[in-house]
Amino acid sequence: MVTLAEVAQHAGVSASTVSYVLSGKRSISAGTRQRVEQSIQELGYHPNAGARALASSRSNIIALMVPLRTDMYVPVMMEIAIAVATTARTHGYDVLLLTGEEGPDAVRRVTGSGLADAMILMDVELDDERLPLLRDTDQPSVLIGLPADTSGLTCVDLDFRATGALCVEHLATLGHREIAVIGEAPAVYERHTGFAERTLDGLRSRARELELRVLHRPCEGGYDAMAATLARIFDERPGTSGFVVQNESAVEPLLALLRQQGRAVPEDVSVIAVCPEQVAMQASVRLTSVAIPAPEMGRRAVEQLVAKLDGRETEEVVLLAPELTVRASTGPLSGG
Amino acid sequence: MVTLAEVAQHAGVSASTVSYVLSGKRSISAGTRQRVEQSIQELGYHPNAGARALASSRSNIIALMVPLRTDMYVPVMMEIAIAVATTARTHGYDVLLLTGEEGPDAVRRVTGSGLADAMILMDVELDDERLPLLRDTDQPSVLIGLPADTSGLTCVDLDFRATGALCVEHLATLGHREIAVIGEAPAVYERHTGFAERTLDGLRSRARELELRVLHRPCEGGYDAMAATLARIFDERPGTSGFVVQNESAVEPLLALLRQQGRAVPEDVSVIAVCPEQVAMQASVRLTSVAIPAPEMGRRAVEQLVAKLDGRETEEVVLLAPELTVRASTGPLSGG
DNA sequence: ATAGGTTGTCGAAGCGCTTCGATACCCGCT
DNA sequence: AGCGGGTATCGAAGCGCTTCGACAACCTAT
Repeated sequence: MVTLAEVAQHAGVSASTVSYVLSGKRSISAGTRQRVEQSIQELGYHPNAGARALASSRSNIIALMVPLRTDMYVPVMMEIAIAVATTARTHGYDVLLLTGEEGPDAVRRVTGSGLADAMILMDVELDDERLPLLRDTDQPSVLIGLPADTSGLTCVDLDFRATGALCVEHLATLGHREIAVIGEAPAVYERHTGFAERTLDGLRSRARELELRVLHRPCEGGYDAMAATLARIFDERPGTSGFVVQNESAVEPLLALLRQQGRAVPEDVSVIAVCPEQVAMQASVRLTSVAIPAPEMGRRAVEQLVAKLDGRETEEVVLLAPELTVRASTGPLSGG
Repeated sequence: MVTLAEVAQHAGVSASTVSYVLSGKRSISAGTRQRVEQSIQELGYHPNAGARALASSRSNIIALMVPLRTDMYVPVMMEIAIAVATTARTHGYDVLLLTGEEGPDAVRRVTGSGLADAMILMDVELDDERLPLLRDTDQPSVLIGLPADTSGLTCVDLDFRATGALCVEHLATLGHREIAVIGEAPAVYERHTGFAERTLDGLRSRARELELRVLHRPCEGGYDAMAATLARIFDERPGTSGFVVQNESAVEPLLALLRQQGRAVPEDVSVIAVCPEQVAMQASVRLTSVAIPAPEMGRRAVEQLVAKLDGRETEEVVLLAPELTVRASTGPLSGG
């Protein structure tokens, strides 16, 4: 293993000079810099992470806490995680992967041990038990998702309220008056994950303004659950002609069932999904959708975090504007 | 920030004693141990990770390198990653998340800097450019997936060859004589990812023994690609009655298309998928499938790695036995 | 010429921990 | 009484790096 001292000796300078070449924190003459860089190359030197962390109290690591559960849309999580890792690298940080399993203890452990300089939390509940800890420590953190009280926190999320509103508006424009919302699994609502409720809020309040009727049904993923849910919906509101789906694993079952029941999409009923682009485009009907911009969310979270680590001021809440893409699953209400 | 020295002072012992209490590397009297532990509690002490790493040359971190691409089945990746993180924690390790983006450089960086004690690589290609580096260094590593040459490496994977054979056997038992294989996207084969080829191998050789005909078609995910592929298959082999699908994003399109063409599953055609349990159970037809045991793979990988780190001997290749679960998508060939 | 300011480099201290003798003590033997 | 052999604890060195203050060398501006 090559050390700083060996590089210094090889280049004929002192250790501190090498350190300053590496960090750029003091000016170094062109000649010296070059010799040092040359030595680093030749010896294949890599600074020792532990020593660096100890001396500088900076680990250059960002902790990312992902949920352990898989009842929510997994690819979104993965995309966010990958975007976080990628973006972090461009800022010189590595990413430590924590699962939600340890809960608040993980926050204590990481904060206390200096394992990471900062952390990003995913799948934040409205009244998350980790939040008090985050407010207490001076270790920077960013949430992906919105808790009930964002004071003293930095959050990044899609503007789900606007997302809900956008869906309603689109359906309203097409002439639909009765809308059904296929939501996430009941567990997601019970857990008080904010995004599902916020979407619903936005949906409902815009619907009220536009005088549409909204029926909301949480739904487990899969074919059977969807079949039962759909039956109940048409039973209760036979006039339903628009669907908003916020549950990836209900999309394909819904389409199959509608087809099976002889309801054509988009001639008879329109369907809008809130899902990643890929899902919308790979479905058996190209779906009109509001995209969940997972990579963007991961990227922004890291950027906020790096800004904080650099001592820059940041906004408290970053809400990404939803974008609706019209594809083949929505159309004007025929007949009336 | 609380340090070891402060704990020592509080407990009235020397720093080294506290260290030994923590590590258990020397015997400590019950009384002293108790006092120290008490002090640790009261002060809320957490050992500093950097200092520990520096002094012991052990970071207690395992690096996990996930592929950057998303052309393969993402939930499997995520499940593996989560299983790795969870299992690692039970052994006292944390997980550093690396993306494939940096390629071999990431291996050098991590190895050189002592950031991690060991690494796990996912999505290994048959002739992966990272392998020479791994063989060179004495840092332990485990691959999830099999390269062409496994000498000097430790690998964990599903026995895809046996998986292929198992699928053929099941279909043969049911009387099917012409089988079509819907494979991964062409890019996956071009990249020489081993698992796809191994499945095919197992499939073909068992088919030869049992005198079945096999037609293999790689397939991009999605509806359109599947439609084109399916048309070609029936064009070429009208008698095809059994399908093996190894491409999660082709499953639902395939089922939809068969339905649409008036081919009943499993009465007219049988379908077996190689996919995670959840996908098999949530599909519009409950799928007979060979499970991809993602969590098990992650767990085993970590266990192998920890064994190596502890200086224990390990097998070179761990192949998990495939398990076929019969559900509603396969049945005896009717008519003949 | 000299005071004052830059610029480039060095030496040393110290980050918080682990670990290796060394030491002190107690026990049971002879 | 004296000795070998545990057991429990301590002190000090050192892991590889960053960073601060010091200092020499040089450049202006008086």
